[in-house]
Amino acid sequence: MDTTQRTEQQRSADRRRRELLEAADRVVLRDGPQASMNAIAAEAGITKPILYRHFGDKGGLYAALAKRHTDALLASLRAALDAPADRRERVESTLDTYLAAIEARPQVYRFLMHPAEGSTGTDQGFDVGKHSAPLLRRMGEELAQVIEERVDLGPGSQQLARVWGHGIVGMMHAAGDWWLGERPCSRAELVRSLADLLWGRLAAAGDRIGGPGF
Amino acid sequence: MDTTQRTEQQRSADRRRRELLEAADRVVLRDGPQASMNAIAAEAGITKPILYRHFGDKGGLYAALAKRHTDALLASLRAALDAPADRRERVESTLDTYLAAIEARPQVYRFLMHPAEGSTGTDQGFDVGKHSAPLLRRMGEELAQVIEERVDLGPGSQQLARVWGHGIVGMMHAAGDWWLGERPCSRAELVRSLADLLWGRLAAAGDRIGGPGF
DNA sequence: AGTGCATGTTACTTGCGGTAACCCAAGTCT
DNA sequence: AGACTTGGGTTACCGCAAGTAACATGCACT
Repeated sequence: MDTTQRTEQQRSADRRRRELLEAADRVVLRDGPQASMNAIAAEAGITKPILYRHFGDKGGLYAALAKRHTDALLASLRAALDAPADRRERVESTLDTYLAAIEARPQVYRFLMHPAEGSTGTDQGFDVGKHSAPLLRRMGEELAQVIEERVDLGPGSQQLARVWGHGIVGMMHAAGDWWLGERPCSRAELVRSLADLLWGRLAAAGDRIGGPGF
Repeated sequence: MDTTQRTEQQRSADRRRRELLEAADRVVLRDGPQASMNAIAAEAGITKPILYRHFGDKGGLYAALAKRHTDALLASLRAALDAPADRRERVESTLDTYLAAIEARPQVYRFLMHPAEGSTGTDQGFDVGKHSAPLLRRMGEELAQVIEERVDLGPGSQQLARVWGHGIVGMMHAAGDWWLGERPCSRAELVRSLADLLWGRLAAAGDRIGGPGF
């Protein structure tokens, strides 16, 4: 009976936790990422300390909240990645899945990716949304312009150049960020690998044994 | 004389501003992005309200601070982009310039890109550094694994796959972020453009009249 | 001298994250 | 029945950082 007792209470706590997360979700989606703990607690019909009992601190709540959406997104991406089709088709399907997800729920997306963008709230610790994005954007636009000026892309070249500009900058940024954290190889190797990617080596590579490759 | 007077004071104010920015720079690079206005003011040898007189609010200071580094980085990128060489070489040189910059001054880089990561400070408005990065990282690692499993990349395949995984995810993310904000085209078009990029269309395209293309 | 005006200061308000201390209903032991 | 733990709950508070008001001072110009 001890165990059933325990699981009973565990269940109750978990249910509560889920309720709190849903309330937090509502508030965050309504008020933006600068939603206060007070507001979230109010929406859940309770008061702050309970939130802290459940999630430790604000980061904990955030992490729990992010995990839900993140897991859902990763699941659909995996599905697209594992579909039975040739590589190009799967690449497109994966891209489309991701884009469809962020298109369908931009609020969630903004919350996950640009948490500090929230409206007029008093922000502590510098923002990212208002500043790092601009750097990336500026680089993307600049690169787009160079591409459009100097590469012959046929019809629709302007839009294509912009997509590529932002895409390439994003690639560079993400790879650089990861590389800076893990230092898995020399800079020259990284440069070469990325250039190879841009040069179509992914398209040209053969499949491994065991089905169509990514 | 009125004008000279004005420029005189203007110069003085600008000098002061620059001094303040340099102090802010030192503090931010030392204490991380959660440096308080008080700390910055103290480092500059003055007090808070002056900072507010010069920069309006914390975001203004940040913006000014970011602009300096951003402009410097963009200048070197433009140089690499305009070097006289063939396209592949310029791509590699641009990538290398960027990576060298973030490698040389990781503190600055982290400040520009992940401002909310600062140590143990009391953070308001959810963090991004601790959470959005993980999503991107998880996607990157996951994709890397799929690539490594299913694509035959020859020697060094594991590292190549990881670079590509993170790079492709970054491309998708940045392009998606930009697209979501501007909606310059349909989702299908975006998917197609990105897949084309991955398929080496950049390498295959011809130069425009007027010199070697990007 | 006296009047702007830029520059600087102290001292305050507001608002948030986080916590300590208390509260109370429900079940348990004796 | 009545004392006793225990889990969910609240009020009231602390610390700290952003941002502001009001006051002080040095210096040009008339």
